Amino acid sequence: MLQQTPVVRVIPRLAEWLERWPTPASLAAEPSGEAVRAWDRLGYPRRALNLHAAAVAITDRHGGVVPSDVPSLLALPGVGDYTARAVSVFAFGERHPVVDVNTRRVIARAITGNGEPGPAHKRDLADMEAILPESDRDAQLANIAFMELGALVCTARSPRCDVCPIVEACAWRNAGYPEFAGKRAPTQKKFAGSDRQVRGLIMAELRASEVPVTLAEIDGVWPDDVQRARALAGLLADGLVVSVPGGFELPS
DNA sequence: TATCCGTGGAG
DNA sequence: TCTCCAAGGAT
Repeated sequence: MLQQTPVVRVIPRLAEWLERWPTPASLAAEPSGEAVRAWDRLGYPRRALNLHAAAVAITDRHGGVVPSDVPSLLALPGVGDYTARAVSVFAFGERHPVVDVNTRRVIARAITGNGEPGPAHKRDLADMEAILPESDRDAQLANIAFMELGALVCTARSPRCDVCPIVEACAWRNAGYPEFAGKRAPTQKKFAGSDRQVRGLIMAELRASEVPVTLAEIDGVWPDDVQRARALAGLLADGLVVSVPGGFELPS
């Protein structure tokens, strides 16, 4: 849920989710479409599909117990470098670098002296490893500290250097806050009018219905025939929508 | 590697 | 209004 989604938006949804599905097996026992429906408007609904698939994999391959080692976690659908290490470190206390947008920004500023982290890179893991304390517990605390510092103090927009605990050691600050010169991640495309928006509208229609949604109803969510067809085809290809007699519905 | 994939709050 | 950007991952 936290992948590319602000923490404050995740918290209430997570609470509902865990009340309904307290274990991987309980989620795995339901149709994947129920996960997509409960995902509601969190965004990137493929994550709901992945989470359900991960619950199935954990139930099948790991006896319903979430694995603690990074390779096993990485093998789960929708789990990448960040999520695998976050679970291993924060839930199980293993020692790994946890690299997310926050830790990358803190390292970029405090250590490298750049105002922005630039696009994510495989090398980020080694950069984080290089400054990680030796013991499991201290490494865990360091990971937490870097993430919290980036999320609450060393923010992207307007960093609160006046309350930063490491401001005197910050390379970016000590260099006089130079303008970022490196290459940055490509800017997101406009959402309004995008395929993403159309996909979202179609998904909202399906989530709201307990019976198959007709093609005529889907036609009503967006005026551009070509774009609407492309969005629907994409959703079908992604497995977020399935075709049934009489229309379309969430997967089972 | 670049692009695609939602949604909504903040400035 | 409009832009930015958020505990990323898959292809």
